[in-house]
Amino acid sequence: MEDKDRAASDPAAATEFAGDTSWTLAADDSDGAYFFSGDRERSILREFGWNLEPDQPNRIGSDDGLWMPVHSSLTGSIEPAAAASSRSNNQSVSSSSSEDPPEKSTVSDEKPPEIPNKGKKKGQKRIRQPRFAFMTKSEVDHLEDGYRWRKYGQKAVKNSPFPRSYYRCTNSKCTVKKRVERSSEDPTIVITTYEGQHCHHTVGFPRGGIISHEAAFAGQLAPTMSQFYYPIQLPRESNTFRTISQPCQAQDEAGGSSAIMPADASSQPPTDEGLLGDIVPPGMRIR
DNA sequence: CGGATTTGACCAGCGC
DNA sequence: GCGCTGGTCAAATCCG
Repeated sequence: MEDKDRAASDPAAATEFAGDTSWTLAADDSDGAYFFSGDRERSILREFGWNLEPDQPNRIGSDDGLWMPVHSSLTGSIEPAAAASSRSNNQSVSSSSSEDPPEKSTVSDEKPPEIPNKGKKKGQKRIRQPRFAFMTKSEVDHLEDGYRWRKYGQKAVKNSPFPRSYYRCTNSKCTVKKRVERSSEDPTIVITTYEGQHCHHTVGFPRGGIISHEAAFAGQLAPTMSQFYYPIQLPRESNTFRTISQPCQAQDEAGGSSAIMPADASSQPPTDEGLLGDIVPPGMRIR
């Protein structure tokens, strides 16, 4: 914990915390690295629709052998007002110099972030949604996380031989995006950055209730930060995915604005708990 | 044939 | 102001 706090404010410490690999978290430290800890990380993950059972035993590995402990680091980057409010005390987490500009709170008051999808038409400001990143040791780039993603771009990354891939959720009403890239330092490490929160249920795995890897991951990381558990890629079984998603109620009822980031985050200091309501994809439950 | 991926182009933000 | 870089779009292509 101390390490994490230290790491949060000190990139060098972050590197240290990461274990033997030397992370610089270049991918997101422009946003400020955020390290989960205790209740906080649960709350944050909950913001992304990952419901964590507070009393989850700190166990590694389900019976399915999905989990393996590795020494690596979890990094998060999050920079919404929500996170800012929750870390007000110490975490000067070099937050978001560039993003979430203060003006936004005054300007966008009545303009809920339109689907950032169409994002880049002239004059439109990009709206950053809360996001976090984590590292996964994996051979495969695209880890199965229970959701379906459509790749919409790929870019070469500066100082990295590996390209960065951009995905968005295939659910038309879901604005969640994720970036996947490999660490230039350790090609076996995949850095996944999520942005936004799913407003629908995950796609289930077969065998009734096997959770998504990342949800499981979230559940695993909540109790302890001393280790980082990465998901082992299950062999993809064709036709075994079953969609159980539901309409984006929260989103729809909110007048089409995103349920992912509270539109009034600036005007109404959100609590860790209530930030997103209780949008909890059932598939996310740790059994 | 429909959906997913690839890839070049475009745009915005940021630093110098 | 300019160049660099990240992020997104959209047409072309691929694949089941």
